[in-house]
Amino acid sequence: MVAGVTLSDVARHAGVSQATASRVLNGSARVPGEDVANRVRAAAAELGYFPNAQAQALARRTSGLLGLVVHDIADPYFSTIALGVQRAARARGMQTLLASTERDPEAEREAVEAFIAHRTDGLILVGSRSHEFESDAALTGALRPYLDRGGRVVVVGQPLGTGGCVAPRNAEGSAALAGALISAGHRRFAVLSGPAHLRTAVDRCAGFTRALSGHGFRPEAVVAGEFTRDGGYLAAGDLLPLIGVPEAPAPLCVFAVNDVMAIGAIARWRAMGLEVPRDLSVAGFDDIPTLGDHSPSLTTVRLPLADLGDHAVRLLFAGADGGTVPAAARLDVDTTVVIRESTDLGRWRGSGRR
Amino acid sequence: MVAGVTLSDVARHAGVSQATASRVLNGSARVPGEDVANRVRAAAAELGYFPNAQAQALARRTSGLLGLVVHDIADPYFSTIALGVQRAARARGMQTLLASTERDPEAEREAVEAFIAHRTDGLILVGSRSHEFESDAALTGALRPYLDRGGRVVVVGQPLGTGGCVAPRNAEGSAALAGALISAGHRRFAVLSGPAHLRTAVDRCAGFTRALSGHGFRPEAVVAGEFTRDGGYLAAGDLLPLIGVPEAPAPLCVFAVNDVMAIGAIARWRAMGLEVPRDLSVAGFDDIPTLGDHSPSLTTVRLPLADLGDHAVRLLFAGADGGTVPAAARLDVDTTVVIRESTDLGRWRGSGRR
DNA sequence: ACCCTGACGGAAAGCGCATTCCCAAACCTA
DNA sequence: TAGGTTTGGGAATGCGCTTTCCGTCAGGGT
Repeated sequence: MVAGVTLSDVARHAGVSQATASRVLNGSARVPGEDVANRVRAAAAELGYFPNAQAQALARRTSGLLGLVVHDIADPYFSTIALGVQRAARARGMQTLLASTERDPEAEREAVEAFIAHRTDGLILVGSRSHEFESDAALTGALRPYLDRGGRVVVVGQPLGTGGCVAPRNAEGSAALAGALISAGHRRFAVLSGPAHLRTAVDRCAGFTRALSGHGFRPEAVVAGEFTRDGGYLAAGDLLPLIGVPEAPAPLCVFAVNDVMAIGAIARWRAMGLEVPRDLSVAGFDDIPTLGDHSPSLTTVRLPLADLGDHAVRLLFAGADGGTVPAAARLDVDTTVVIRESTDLGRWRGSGRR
Repeated sequence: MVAGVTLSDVARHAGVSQATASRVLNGSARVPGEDVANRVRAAAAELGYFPNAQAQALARRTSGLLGLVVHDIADPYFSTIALGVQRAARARGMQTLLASTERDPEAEREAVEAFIAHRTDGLILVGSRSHEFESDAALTGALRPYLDRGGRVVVVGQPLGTGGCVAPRNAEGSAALAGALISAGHRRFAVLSGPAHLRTAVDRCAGFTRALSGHGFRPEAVVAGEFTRDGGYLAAGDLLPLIGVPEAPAPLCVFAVNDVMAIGAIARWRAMGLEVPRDLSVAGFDDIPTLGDHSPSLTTVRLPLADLGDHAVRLLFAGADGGTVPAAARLDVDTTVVIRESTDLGRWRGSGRR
């Protein structure tokens, strides 16, 4: 920290009491007379006074801090949500404390504890919850006392058993995608899924598969990879045998449970001479910003990412600022299927010609 | 903020003084006896004690906070740097305060002031400085007292006239790119530049142009756009007349001063039926993560983005932790030219055939 | 038996600010 | 003019913690 001019310095310099200086320099309920106020403001400006937010937090019992925990800030999914959160926080005059856990549950817990220690007014956890018992249990354990004391928590992903939740309709979105693909004429499917413990990956995979079976189809394969670009790249290899099936009635259509995996998979296939959608179709999930500029442009399920962040902040403080009724602890977010080039059957060259 | 169990609660519960509890719960120089320490730790665990970081900051005169100001956290350039910063901060046990200014100098100044108020131990400003006098002057004005009191500031981009600086060798990188392109056989050039007030844009443009003239070439056009994907998309239109020149000896090679602009430009051209590198060549700058998976893969000048963040943190605290000699206030970062498909002359279809 | 030295706990003074009281002066009503 | 009511400012307390300063007690040397 950096020592600074204190409020009492300003007060002395302005020839008033500290209380008065305090009242002038931050819209207190009691506003001193105009002349005195001006003297104080002048003194503050002259001395280069900056209030000490730590001391204010201590005295006010409010830090004005918002904790944001993401799995990987360099991933466009998270950084776009972070943009929304940061924007909403700034609109409320709050500062954002960021932690990127690099997908380590342990790091996530540590970040949460650090943020609790910093007495953040609210905590937003972004990223799929896990099915692994320990990790979420440790998290809720750390969160419990925080919540009991009036702390606010919102998770973007799946509910944590506590706190609010902004929940994308993953299963519904995947199902809608499956329906759209079938309508478009697709007949052969595979799923590039994520880690089995990630609920987002599981939900999307299950939604897709269930919708498929509702139409009498089933995926020819479900392979799992890391939830990242590299995970998609690696797992894509397992699907190779399914791609060039002779006399197939339709190309293989691969649903990658998120966009970055889809991009990785396409890269892998391209490296092996396969082109999308010439040789197979690919669809993703999220609609991260750059996706439309990708070549081929990627069919996906759009999530309003920046809005997600905004919603999370809104939900966090629902009922806190004059709102009479605390809003629902859960906000389900609708998705939109976006059909693009990567599933264009018209550009399939047909397995027969291979 | 959220009220919590206080240290004195713990002390009372453990039957010791507050001083002792404090000494136990955070590696003080003086370590109490083992039995007492255990009593205190047990009490803390039982009560669910979390230290109040605000109060600690006040008493210790160190907040353990690192301020990070970026232009746009959703831009992969910034989010990747943010990853590096965040990682380095965590390694030092510090928390990261994030502000995304949405490229508004006013917002940048406000963020800096807020961070100063929060008594961050260090401040990292990422993003090109401006040639516009007012904005940087306002910033240095706010920074001056902070620095005078021992505050630390590092800018990633160009020096701010104060504080440290991690400076990518923009001009050199662009020049190297120009040289490589000429060696590869390129003969016709244009520059998709950024806003005239952004020093990064200007430096890259100038470095490229200067190197070109060193080889007897000059850009056929220099058009400016916003420093974003959309900026590239829009500005790309101005280059259309230059692309299909009949009987040209070589395709037009467009240097976009950053990758996201290049991506936007390619999208624009593709929308008009033009393909890269079939109809023209494109090169960017930065080597943002997804670039290799883009189609065509994009020739660019690689900047070690995550390392930039790491360097910034290191520079920030150089000499502060046992290091005897404060390191240089400036760290120049080398770049690497990466040639990929987007400038592949072999895939040019030739202007004659248009 | 004595003094000196360390080791160990506790009391208390802040860190910089918000805020509750309290007091004096000014204002109003009758 | 007297009483009551605002109004504007200051003194002082406390937010939760660190840290200096003291006091006490045990141990060791002579």
